[in-house]
Amino acid sequence: MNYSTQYIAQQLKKSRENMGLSQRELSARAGVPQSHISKIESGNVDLRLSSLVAIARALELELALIPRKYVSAVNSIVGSAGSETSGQPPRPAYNLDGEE
Amino acid sequence: MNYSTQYIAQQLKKSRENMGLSQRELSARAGVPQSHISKIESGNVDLRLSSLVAIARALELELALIPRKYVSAVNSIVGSAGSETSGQPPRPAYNLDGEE
DNA sequence: TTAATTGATATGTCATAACGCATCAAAATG
DNA sequence: CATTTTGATGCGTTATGACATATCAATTAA
Repeated sequence: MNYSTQYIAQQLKKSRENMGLSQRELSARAGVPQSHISKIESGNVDLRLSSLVAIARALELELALIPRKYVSAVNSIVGSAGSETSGQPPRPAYNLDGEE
Repeated sequence: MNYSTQYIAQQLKKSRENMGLSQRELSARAGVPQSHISKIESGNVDLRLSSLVAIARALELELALIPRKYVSAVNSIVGSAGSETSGQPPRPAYNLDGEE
């Protein structure tokens, strides 16, 4: 599994955790078995686009193809946040980020 | 095939065309058979992440997961451009867009 | 301590992506 | 016109994603 794909997997995991969801909860929302989510997050599965999109949507994420030259600009917008859109419990919140 | 995936397929096709590449040329760059690229662009294949990334890279595109709330901001940056990064021939250029 | 939750793994089945290779009609090029 | 290029299809094979289901160790309540 190459870099980009590994990275995507990491992002999914981080987003899920930031939303305070368990793999089983995400499983229910995305319609993808928990066992599969586990494999995906651990990065040893070359998942299909449909699965990626299903999981992303459940995490309030959109998949996008960004022209290389705009990547840094996009990053500066999205910033380090990993979508804390709607936590279930209020959740700590002190993102004194060392992460991401 | 759902909306998002269809849309991704369209983006890949547009980007390829904007770069003035034939499916066979892209095939060579991305290491994906032309026959498969054709299927992908026509949107009737649920391609794997590795394939998507390989093709995207060959088109100078990066795959990204954008938090919903930043999507419009990102769109306003990326704009309607489909990566005209480096055309082989100068190529028309008059994007008096009705497209995209 | 006991009971629930969580993430990771295993097995077996099925669907299908991905491959190589070949072909073909239409469009572009000479 | 003849030739080349292009995108789309088809076929047989192989690899593997995705599924259901179950289990298990470790963590986190109760």
